[in-house]
Amino acid sequence: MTIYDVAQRAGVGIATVSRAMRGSAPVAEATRARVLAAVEELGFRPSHAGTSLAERKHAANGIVFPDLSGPYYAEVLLGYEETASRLGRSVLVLATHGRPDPATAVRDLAGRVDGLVVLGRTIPDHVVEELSAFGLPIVVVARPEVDGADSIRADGLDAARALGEHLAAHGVRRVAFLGSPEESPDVAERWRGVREGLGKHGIEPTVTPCHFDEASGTRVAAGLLAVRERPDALVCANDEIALGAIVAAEEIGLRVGRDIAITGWDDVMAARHARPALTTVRQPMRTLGALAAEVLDQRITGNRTTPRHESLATDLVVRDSCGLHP
Amino acid sequence: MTIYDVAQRAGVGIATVSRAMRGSAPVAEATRARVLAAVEELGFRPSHAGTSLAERKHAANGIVFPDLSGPYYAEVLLGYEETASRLGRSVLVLATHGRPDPATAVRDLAGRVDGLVVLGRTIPDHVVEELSAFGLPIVVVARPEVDGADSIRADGLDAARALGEHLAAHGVRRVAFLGSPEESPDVAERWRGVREGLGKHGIEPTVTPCHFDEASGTRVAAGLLAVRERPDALVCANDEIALGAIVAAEEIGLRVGRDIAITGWDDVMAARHARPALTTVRQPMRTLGALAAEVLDQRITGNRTTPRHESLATDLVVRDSCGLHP
DNA sequence: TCGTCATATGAAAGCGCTTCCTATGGACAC
DNA sequence: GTGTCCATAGGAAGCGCTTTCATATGACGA
Repeated sequence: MTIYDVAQRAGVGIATVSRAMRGSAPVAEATRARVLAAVEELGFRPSHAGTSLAERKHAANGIVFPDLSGPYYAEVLLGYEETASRLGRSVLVLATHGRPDPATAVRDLAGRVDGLVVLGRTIPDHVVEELSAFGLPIVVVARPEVDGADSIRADGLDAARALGEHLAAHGVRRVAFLGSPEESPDVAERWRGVREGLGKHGIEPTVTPCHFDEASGTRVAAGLLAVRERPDALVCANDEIALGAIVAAEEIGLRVGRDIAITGWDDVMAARHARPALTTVRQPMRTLGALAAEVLDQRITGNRTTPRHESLATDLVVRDSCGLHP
Repeated sequence: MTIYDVAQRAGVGIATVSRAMRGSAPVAEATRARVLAAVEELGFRPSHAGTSLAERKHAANGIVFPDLSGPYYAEVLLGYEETASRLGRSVLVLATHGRPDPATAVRDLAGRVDGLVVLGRTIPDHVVEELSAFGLPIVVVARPEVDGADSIRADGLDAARALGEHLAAHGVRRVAFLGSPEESPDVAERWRGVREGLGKHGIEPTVTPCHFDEASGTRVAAGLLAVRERPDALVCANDEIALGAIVAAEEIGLRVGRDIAITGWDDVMAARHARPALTTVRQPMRTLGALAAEVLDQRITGNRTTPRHESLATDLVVRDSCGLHP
């Protein structure tokens, strides 16, 4: 079932079939009708490989995640897919987590797309630069700007400062930050903002490295709370850590929101259903994905050649876990 | 940067380059070394379109979701992507939700993959059959078997019966089921199992249609609870409805787990963090995705021609929202 | 020493499409 | 009636690769 079959059936040449189907050049009305009828009868669908070879483009773009578990990435993907497909592009996903050689996997993916969205914590910058230098349009999301690539991020600094100040207003004194600033620029930003916010009120928080999952949150929090002069506030780098920390706190009989304040980051679904509901920072995840798709498309279609760097605002969402509110 | 450049650089023909790179035919050791060196120096990566045109396959498969929001699908995708890429296949995702013409989108996707996983509530059976009849390997997930396609599902009947009996043991009398059995075979199965389980104890539940989201859960539950002889148990078709229902119940001062039992389905992350924690049914979502990838691969590689239909067990997870336990 | 055969390699066809270039025929002006 | 031009459509090249088929080279046995 190829374009030749259609041409034969309609009694025309393949060039005419192509023109009739894509409207790339004028075709007599009668001929077009004949061709389209043949297409319909035969149920012809152009081979994608053929088209993409001839056009030298893929009509697809890729998105590279660290992993797909957790609500954060799913939302980004959702926004991305929605917009990308509205723009007529298929979406290839790649999760680097647990992969022996992420860089190769991404290079491989690069060979089948017209552009790539790369999220933080997936592949090193030099791979992004290499691909970008090769002429592949790239948008990085939630990671620092890279030469030659566009970037989209959620700015957490303001919200982090606000969070620090809010906690100070609650009267906390010993604040522990759970997360690894040196491993992620995003976390570094949150840590910095929180420290600044608290600093205004003379509070100097400590930082304890922690992985981005619930179990780590529980473990690290348990360690912090076991000491004599335990913290009265745990600021966690994401919601999953915070939810884990709540478990640890309740384990030793602390009432979260009274005896101890615990905050997260991301506003995942579980955050508002937890009791006490989790004070956190809402990121516009869907928008992040949608914007990435849009920015990438501009670059692919050549509508824009100057780099674009977007920063989206985040919102502090105050709930009960940071202290009871009237 | 094509195979011709490499051939020229290595002083060989393009056929030799191809053979050296893919090992499809013997190449003298010295020649191979020369070719690989040229590949390395030039940073050559074979064009995917060219390869896939020549080989007449894509080394990619697709997965079709209703939408990607919510934790359920993200987990399925995770398992799928992991396994598919281990099997050397790229993954194309498509979300049909909110799309004017899902069938066309899926047909389109079908043209760029070697096989397709189709989840429930995306496209009608006849489209699946049509694609399958065209020779495209298809695996349906969480939807009834379709002629010519393999299928993977989670069997909810046993767990639903167990849930019904468990609720009866709690002494509930008026049970309302929130969900639309006629719209989804999965929901129909849950409804049937719950009714059977309760029926053994002489309880006849009612059913109220409800969409699969939190807001609908709140709205429908609010309606049900507003009447005089209100239900003392709400069995929800998924966790999001249940979490919404909890909100509605608390809104009017009911203590969930005491005054009223509420249960969900899926065991999403928020389920265990809700207070009271949600009694629900755990589905092996990741395994579902992984198994789908495997079954699809068998069919694509031709390792199996007989249809395969798998049903995975689900587990009742009893927590506090269905009644306080000792 | 010569013929035979295995082995390594290149030329070329073909995968299905797009598009440039060229040819044809009819409409129109003169 | 003839020449010109435009609209339409076909032929063919080319996209980058795999693989078949044919050929060259050298090893080996007779």
